[in-house]
Parts: sequence; structure tokens; C-alpha cells
Amino acid sequence: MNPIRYDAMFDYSTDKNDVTVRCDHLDLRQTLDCGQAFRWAELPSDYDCTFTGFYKKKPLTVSQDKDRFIFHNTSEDEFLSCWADYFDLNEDYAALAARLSEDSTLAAAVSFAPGIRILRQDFEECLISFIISQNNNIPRIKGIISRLCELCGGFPDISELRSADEEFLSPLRAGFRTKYLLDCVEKVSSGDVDCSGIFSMSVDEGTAELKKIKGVGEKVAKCVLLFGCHKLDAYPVDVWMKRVNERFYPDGLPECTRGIEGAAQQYLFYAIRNGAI
DNA sequence: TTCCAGGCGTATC
DNA sequence: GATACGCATGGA
Repeated sequence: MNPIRYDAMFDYSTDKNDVTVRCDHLDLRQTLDCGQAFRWAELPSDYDCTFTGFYKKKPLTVSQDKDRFIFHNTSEDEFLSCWADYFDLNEDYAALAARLSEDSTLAAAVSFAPGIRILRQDFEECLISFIISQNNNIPRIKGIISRLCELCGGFPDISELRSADEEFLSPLRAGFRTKYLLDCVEKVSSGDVDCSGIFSMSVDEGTAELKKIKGVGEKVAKCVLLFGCHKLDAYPVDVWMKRVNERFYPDGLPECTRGIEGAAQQYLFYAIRNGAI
């Protein structure tokens, strides 16, 4: 074992096959099963928990033992260049949680699930996934995405779907969302929607750009900006967050959420869905 | 059987 | 701008 100090936020060490990380404010169950990502599955294990999933087409199995995380069959280079970023390990979640906890409702939500992080997911995967998510439930969203990956040999880039039509996508059983997916492929492939430009846009500008796609409205756009562009000031409001807003924030969000509304949203979303607020 | 799910497009006023 | 309704599918 060869311990290396990487920076203030986490330590890691490597051995022959694995990278072991010590880090706070990360819980795999809370982060991977809080409705932001749909391609992670928990495996039976001797650790506290083990999950397997993907970033793009790159697979990972990762285990948690309290504040230790074992990235199985992962090289140091792969960990640093991919997974440390994906799990947002360089962000100061202690400071984030402290700020949000100035509000009493958020304090309860953060304390209920202090290990939630906002993953840095792939933009195109988020776009497709959250188009599928509309008027749908999480188990079924996972099913449709899983069938898409089966059909395409991994989660497809949008460019790989250029020749797709309704018949090709019929095994997904995505219902009325199929035509939205096709419109997304069309507008992204043609450049009508400027995906790479969205990263440097404001949330309002990015929302307007994404709403050019049929099937993308306010909520889906905000999810894509938050989870696919890591714009923490994007605040998606679905049926659950509507309840949160009506019950706790009828006059708007508290000042402590300014600029990090999306992070606040994720703690609140998880808390209300699990009956903690 | 009916209701609901990380909504949105369309019609109508 | 606001409100009402339909929409594919499947689990509760």
C-alpha cells in the first residue's frame, strides 16, 4: 500500500488492482440511489455496500466501508482522470452542507442524508435519461435505460442513434417518449441545439436552448443542467419538489441556497421521498 | 379498477 | 399567462 496525499478533500492509496479512497460526505447508497443516476445497481457484498455501474461505457464496481471506498480493478490514472471527478471528490461538501443547514428544513434534509453528492455525469446520458424520466417512475426509468443499453451495446452517444427510428427503439417500451428521443437525436445531431455551448451558458439560457427539443420542458432542462453540466444553481421542480416548495418555501427559497439551489434540491428531494421531512 | 410516476405538448380561453 | 387534458407503460 502506497498512501498519497492528493489534496484537502480526500486521500487515496493504490495496490495491484484497486484504488482505496478515504473521504467524508459520501455515501454510495444515498448518492447512487437518490434519483440523479439510473445505471447503478447494488450487489450483495461483505462491505457496507457495493455498487456496479458506468460512466459512459466505462464500467466500475465500487464498495463502501464507512468512510473508505474501494474502486475495484481500477488504475490510479483511471481513478484520477475519471472517477474522482465523477464522484465530485474535489468539492468541499462540508462547507456546502454547513451553508445549507442555516435553514432548518434543509438542516433536517442534510442530516438525514449527509452522504449525497451531485455526480458529474455525462451530458448526453443525462439528456436522454431525463427525457425518459417524464411522467414516469424511477424503477421503470431504469428499465427503459437498461433496455436502451442492451440494444446499443452500452449507453449510446447521441451520434450513434442518428439512424434510429420508432421501430428500432420499440424494444425500449418507452411509450410516447420515443418520439421525444428521436427529436432530441435530430436536433442535437444537426446542431440545432448547441450542446457544447450550453456549458458556458447561464441556467436561463441553457434552459431555453434545451427546450428547443420536444419533450424537454422546465424540469427536464434543469435536471440536465444540474446533473449533466454540474450547474448547481439549476433547481428542478418535479411533483415532489412542488410539495416541498408549497409546504416549506411558499415565499421562495432561503438565502443560504443562493447559487447552490440544485444541491439543496437533491437533499430535499431525497428527504421528502423517504418521509424525513 | 383506478391511481400514480423526477412532465410536456397542445388546445382553449 | 393560466388551466385542462391526453399521453404509453407498468406497479401498487
